[in-house]
Amino acid sequence: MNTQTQNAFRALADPTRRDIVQMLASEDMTIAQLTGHFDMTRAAVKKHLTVLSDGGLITFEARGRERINRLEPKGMAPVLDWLRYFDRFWDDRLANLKNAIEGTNR
Amino acid sequence: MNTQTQNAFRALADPTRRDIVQMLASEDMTIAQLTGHFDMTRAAVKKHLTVLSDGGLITFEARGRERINRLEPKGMAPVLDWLRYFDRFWDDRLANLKNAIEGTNR
DNA sequence: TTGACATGATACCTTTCGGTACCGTAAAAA
DNA sequence: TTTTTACGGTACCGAAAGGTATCATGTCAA
Repeated sequence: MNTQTQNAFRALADPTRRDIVQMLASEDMTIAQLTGHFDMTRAAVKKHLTVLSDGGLITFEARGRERINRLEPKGMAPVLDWLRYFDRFWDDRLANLKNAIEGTNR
Repeated sequence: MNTQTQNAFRALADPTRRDIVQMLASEDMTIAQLTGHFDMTRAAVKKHLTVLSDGGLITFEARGRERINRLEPKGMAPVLDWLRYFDRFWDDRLANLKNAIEGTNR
């Protein structure tokens, strides 16, 4: 079976982790910075980051005593691939998506 | 917060449930039919179907003593909408998806 | 050098999850 | 009618998930 697909879907299953992904879409952030946006301990946030890393959705780089967390777009590929399997079922939605893509590419 | 989005992502987090979704993409099936494809009890499969139903990914219809389970494409909308938020990050992947869509639409 | 700061790592707790076993009910078939 | 058959529902179990608390470590700054 495909471990990457499973890890990616699992990573996206938690609302906190989806929020983290959205935050990292705006800018790279340290663990402490991310923790500032949630009502939980740094240890909890770091666990979520580990799950996101296992899912291939983020990477990180140690810089001094800080750890810069960064979004990894490639990690979303297994998810998009799996969804693509159902093209014929949600054509209308995919049409919207297609329009959005064409809009941003111009 | 958005419960539909959470329930949909949660429903997709389990490999058995993703398999069920793929099977229902081929044809509508009863609980017993689905169970035949897995190495687990009917009760376990039914639990998965309940989670999928909560996520809005399937619907079902009682027909006599059988229950016909059917894929519900609309349920995927929250997932696709969430993913669309990140357009600018996975442009290359979206480009592939766009090509696939155009291919199937022609 | 000393102290504050950002993180890593581990143990522990509680809840949820995936699964089985078992019982009951309604419909189809003999 | 009697007997299968396809369900629904609940109780229960072990494992994993989400979270806290705590301690250790490396780094930056005074």
